Amino acid sequence: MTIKKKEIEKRMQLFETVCRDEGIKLTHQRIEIFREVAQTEDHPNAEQVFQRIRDRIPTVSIDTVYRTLWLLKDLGLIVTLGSSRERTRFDANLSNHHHYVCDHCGYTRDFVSDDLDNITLPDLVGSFGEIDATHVEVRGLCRQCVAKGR
Amino acid sequence: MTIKKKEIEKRMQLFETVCRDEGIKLTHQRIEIFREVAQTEDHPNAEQVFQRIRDRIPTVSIDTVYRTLWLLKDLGLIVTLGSSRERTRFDANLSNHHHYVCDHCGYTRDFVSDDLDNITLPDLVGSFGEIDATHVEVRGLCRQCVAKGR
DNA sequence: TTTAATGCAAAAGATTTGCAACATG
DNA sequence: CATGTTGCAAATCTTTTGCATTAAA
Repeated sequence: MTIKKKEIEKRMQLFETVCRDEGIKLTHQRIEIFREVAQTEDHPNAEQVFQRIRDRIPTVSIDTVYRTLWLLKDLGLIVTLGSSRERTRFDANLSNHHHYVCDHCGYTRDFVSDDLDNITLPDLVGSFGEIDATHVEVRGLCRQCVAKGR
Repeated sequence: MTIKKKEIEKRMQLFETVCRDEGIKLTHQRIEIFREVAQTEDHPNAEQVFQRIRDRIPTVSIDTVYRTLWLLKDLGLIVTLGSSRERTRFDANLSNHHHYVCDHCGYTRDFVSDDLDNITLPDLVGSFGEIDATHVEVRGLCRQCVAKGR
């Protein structure tokens, strides 16, 4: 399952709009970094984003990738998921969705669920602070790791 | 809300039983590292565990803390939660529970919910691999951060 | 007494920062 | 043209590793 061209364009649109509204310059680097996260489903970490955009921008540096990814997160254009021993991964899918994460290799996949989207949280949670997002993380060993007998 | 003495003892019991069963030596360091995670609700990271046990074991080293925490995780005695830009946090609460995490400062609190415990996951998820745990992570700005105007 | 675990020191890995050069609006 | 952004190099912070010493069973 891949992301449809239409969806990628929509994400790029949103990115440009938000940047303009916030007075953030649309640099070559930022565009390619966002595009890289927006066009894949595999939730890359900073290093992976860096490697993947190098053929498009050979002189890009890893610190720009970090700066940009956190900027995009602050702007609400991407979300992060941290899977224990793994490095932080980035995701441009902003619609209601949840994650399956392999405990061993970090393999990560999205899934959607109406049931989950409609759950009511206990009142106690509201007393902790504001609630921006609720998402379910399912952990286990992915098929590949099971096959390898991990 | 603090953890009851009874509950801490129960966790220490389990820890000792599992170690004995697995032929893992019950060293002074391991006992104090596990106790530290077992007796608090605030999900400390490795550095925090290290600092907190230093008054009990002044010569303990940070690498032993790391080695021990991952060992405890492999043994299934603690679980980890990774909150984006924050370092990995550890939790000795093994019963069904979920987390509220502050997006800004990493403040983390547990909550329970029968509704959440009883949700059915889409079949698709089973096709990704084995399912060991399902937990909900609620993100937002905690009250303290809201008050500070972050 | 045997074997596993620790502490130390050093290495490795990941992320951030200061600053001069550069590109965008 | 003014200002924000980048790339570089270096610093910093976090985590892991090899190995001789020590402690648990």
